[in-house]
Amino acid sequence: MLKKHHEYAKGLLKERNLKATTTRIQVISLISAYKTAMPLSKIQQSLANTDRVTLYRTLNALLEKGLIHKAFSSGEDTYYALCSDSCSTHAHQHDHIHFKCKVCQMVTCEYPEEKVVVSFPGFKVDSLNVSAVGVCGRCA
Amino acid sequence: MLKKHHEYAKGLLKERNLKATTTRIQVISLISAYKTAMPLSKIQQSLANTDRVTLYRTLNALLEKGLIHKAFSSGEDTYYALCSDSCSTHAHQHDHIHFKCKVCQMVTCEYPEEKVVVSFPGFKVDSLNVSAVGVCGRCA
DNA sequence: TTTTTAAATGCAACAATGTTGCAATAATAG
DNA sequence: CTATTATTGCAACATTGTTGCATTTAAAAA
Ligand SMILES: [Mn+2]
Ligand SMILES: [Mn+2]
Ligand SMILES: [Zn+2]
Ligand SMILES: [Zn+2]
Repeated sequence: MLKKHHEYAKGLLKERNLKATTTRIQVISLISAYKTAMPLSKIQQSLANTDRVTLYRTLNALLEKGLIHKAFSSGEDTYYALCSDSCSTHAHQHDHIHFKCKVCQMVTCEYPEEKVVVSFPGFKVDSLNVSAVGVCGRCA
Repeated sequence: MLKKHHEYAKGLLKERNLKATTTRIQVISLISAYKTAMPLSKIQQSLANTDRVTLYRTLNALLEKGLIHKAFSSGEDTYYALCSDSCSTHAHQHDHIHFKCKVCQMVTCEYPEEKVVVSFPGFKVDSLNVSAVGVCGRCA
């Protein structure tokens, strides 16, 4: 059951030429098993015996290599989600948006039917960041 | 020239039942004169002889009363902009988006022609936050 | 204008979050 | 299995923001 995520994590790390260390495997497995974006506070709880610094360095490594991304960041917590294959070592490529349910606090990556497009005359838009807050299906 | 912003600031403060203290007037005047959203670092520079704590408390007061809003927040800096009249003591009501030019670092509030709408089945969207990064007209 | 009083300020101390240098340790290539 | 190199843990530091409290200031009352 956890083995599945564990093996998956190892594969991802090898693909991106990152050493498959215990902490990295644990972080990826955790987020993978969590299904929705996982708040840092929960990751920390689960890895309570891992040094704070190591966790930060691990998250930074995974962010840089395009394995995870910041899905939401409020004053309270920062949520991390696994990247899809479209993200590479050199660039994140996200065309989705992030939704936070204000009831259950869950944060998810959502892919709306109509792609969000914004343009203003005279400006060149390189990247767009869209996040929404509301009530999720289960809480409604 | 600065008098104008100064008087404007006093008016805004009175409207929202905030005491017209020196720091508050200065902060509002500064942002008002800055035209685009002003980074905290610059506000701090301009108010170097004001206590750090006072500045934080001032910004919080202005945020709570709907006089200013956070326009952009990167790891580097947080940008503050004046609110329009639609924001009140009790709720911010922003239907605009925030643009940051990655060349000149300027952050502006923009009102695209087509209003951005996002919906996913099963979710109730209360608020939408859209920010864009790119190149502004002057830098293009 | 002067007095009163309630709120804002400055200071010191604290808290939370993240970063850096370096010696000890663990992962992987040979 | 051994050698090599990256990762880890620890201590120390940095940055950002918050809290309690005595002093000062703004604005209302006299
Ligand atoms: Mn996402
Ligand atoms: Mn704005
Ligand atoms: Zn929910
Ligand atoms: Zn520009």
